[in-house]
Amino acid sequence: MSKEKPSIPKGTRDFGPAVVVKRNYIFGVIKRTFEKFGYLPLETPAMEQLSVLTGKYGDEGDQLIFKILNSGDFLSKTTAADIEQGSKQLTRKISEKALRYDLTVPFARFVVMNRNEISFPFKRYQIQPVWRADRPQRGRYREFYQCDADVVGTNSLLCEAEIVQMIDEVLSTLGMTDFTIKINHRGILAGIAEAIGEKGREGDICVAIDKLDKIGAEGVRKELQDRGIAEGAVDKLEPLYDLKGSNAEILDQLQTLLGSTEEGQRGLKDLREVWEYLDNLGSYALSTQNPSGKLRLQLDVTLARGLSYYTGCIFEVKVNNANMGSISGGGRYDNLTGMFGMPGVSGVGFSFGVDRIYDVLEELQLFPASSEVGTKVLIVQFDKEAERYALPLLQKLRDAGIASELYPEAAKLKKQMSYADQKKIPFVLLIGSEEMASGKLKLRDMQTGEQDELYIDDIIAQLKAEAK
RNA sequence: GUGGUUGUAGCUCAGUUGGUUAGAGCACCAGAUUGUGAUUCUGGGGGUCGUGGGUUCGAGACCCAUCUUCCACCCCA
Repeated sequence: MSKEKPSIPKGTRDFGPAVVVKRNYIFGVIKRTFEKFGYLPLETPAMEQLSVLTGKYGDEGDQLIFKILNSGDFLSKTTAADIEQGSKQLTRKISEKALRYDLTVPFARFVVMNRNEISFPFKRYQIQPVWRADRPQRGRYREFYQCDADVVGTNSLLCEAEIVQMIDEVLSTLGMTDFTIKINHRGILAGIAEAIGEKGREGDICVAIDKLDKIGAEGVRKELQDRGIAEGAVDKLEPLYDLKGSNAEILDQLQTLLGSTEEGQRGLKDLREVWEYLDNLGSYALSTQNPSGKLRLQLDVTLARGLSYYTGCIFEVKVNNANMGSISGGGRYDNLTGMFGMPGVSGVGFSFGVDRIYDVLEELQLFPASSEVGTKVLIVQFDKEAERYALPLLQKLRDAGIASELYPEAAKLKKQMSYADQKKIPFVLLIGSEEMASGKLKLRDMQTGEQDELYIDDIIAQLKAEAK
C-alpha cells in the first residue's frame, strides 16, 4: 500500500453530487434554448491531432495547448540533433495528439471533413470540456466547460439577432434580472481607427480600449501611446468613450462621425439591420428594463474582444449585480474554415461560460429548489420480514415515478433516520410489525415532523401531488 | 511565461522573539433514548503541522527546493 496522499492536477476540480445537479440544471436550460432555436448537438473527441490545433491560437495559444506524449517508446524516432534544436522541434517528434483547446477549431475541422454531408446553413451547439495549460486563478481553470452555438454558411444578420434572443432567454430563464448584452462591430472599430487618422491600426486600438473598464481613460491613453498611436488621434478617440443616449441616438452620432469611412458604414448598416430584426421579433431584450437602469441591449463602441478572428458583430454579456467578468461572448467570423482549406464560409457564434454562470447564480441565490433532484422517500426497515414486505411497495413507488429507496439493511432506526436527514430526503416511510399487520404505513414528513398512518395508494397519491 | 501570496484535524481557523504531550468551533462516532432525524446533555476518535532537504541541544515557527492555493500582469472563459 502506498502512503501517497491522493490529489488532482492543478487547475482541475471534482464536482460532487450537489454541484453536478446544479450544473446540469444550467446545461439543461442552455440546451433547451439552443434546440428551440434550431441548433443541434455535436460532440468531438477530447483529443485532436496536434497539427490541427497548432498555429490556430497564436504563439501564446500554442504554448497553452496540452500535448499528449506518444505512447510506447516516444524517444525512438528522436535523435540527439532533435534535442539540440530545442523543445519546439522535439515536441513534433514526441507528441502527435493534444487535448482540445476550444470548441471552435474542432467544429471548423468537423465542417471541413463533412462538407459534403452537411446542408448549409449548419447550426450546431456543443457542450464539452476544454483544456488549457494556463496558470489558474479564480474563475480560470485548466479544465473547464464551454457551451458554444455557431451557425456557418450564411451571412444573414438574423443569426446575430437570434444570438441576442438566445442570450436573453437563457439568462432570464435562469432567473437573472440585471444583465447587459453589449454589442459592437469590427467595422465600427475599423471606422473609428480611420476617422481618427490611424487607419489599419484598429488591432492596437482594440487591445487598449478593451481595458477601459480596468485601467481607465488615462491608462488606455498610455497604452495607446506605447503602441505608437499619435496623441492627436487619442484626443479624437476619447469622446467616444461616453457616447450618451439611446442606442438609436448613439447610432446617429456614429453616423456623422464614421459615415465617410467604408468600414464604419458597413458596421452601422449591419447594426441597424440587427436592430430591425430584433424589433420585428418583438425582442424582450429591447423592451425589458434592468433594475439598475442599464440597458438590456447596449451598443458599446469600446467593446473590442481582443483581435482574434472576428470580422463583424461582436457580443459580450455582463451581469450588473454580481462581481464577475463576462459570462458570454461571441461574434461573426468570415473565414473560420479557411485554415483547413475551405474558404468563403461565413459564420457567427457565441459561447456561455458555465463556471462563471454557476458562481453568479450561487452569489445571487438563484438556484431554484426544483433544480435539486434527489430521493423523495426513504423506506425504513426493522427486520428481514419488513424488508420482504417493503420490496413490492418500493417497486410500486418507483413505477409511480417517485424517487425512492429502501435502506439496504436493518440498521438502527436512528442511523436510518439520520441518513434521510443528511440526504435531505423529505419523507420517510416506516414499516414494522404494526404496520404490516394493519397495512397502514407511517409516513413521516421530515420537515414538520408530522406522521400520518396511510395505505400505500394514498401515500403514492400524496407524494405525487407533492411533486407538483 | 513574469512577480507576489497561501498551506496546521473532514471544514473554518488559533498557535507569543524557536522551548514539555500542537488547540478551539463546527463536523464525525458512541451513549443518555432497543420504534424516530434535525434541537439538548455526556463521553470518544482523529494531525509524520503540504512534501523533501538544511540550520539548531531543540523547528509548526528560521533558510533552500518543490507541489498546491489565491492575487496582479500576459492572455482568456
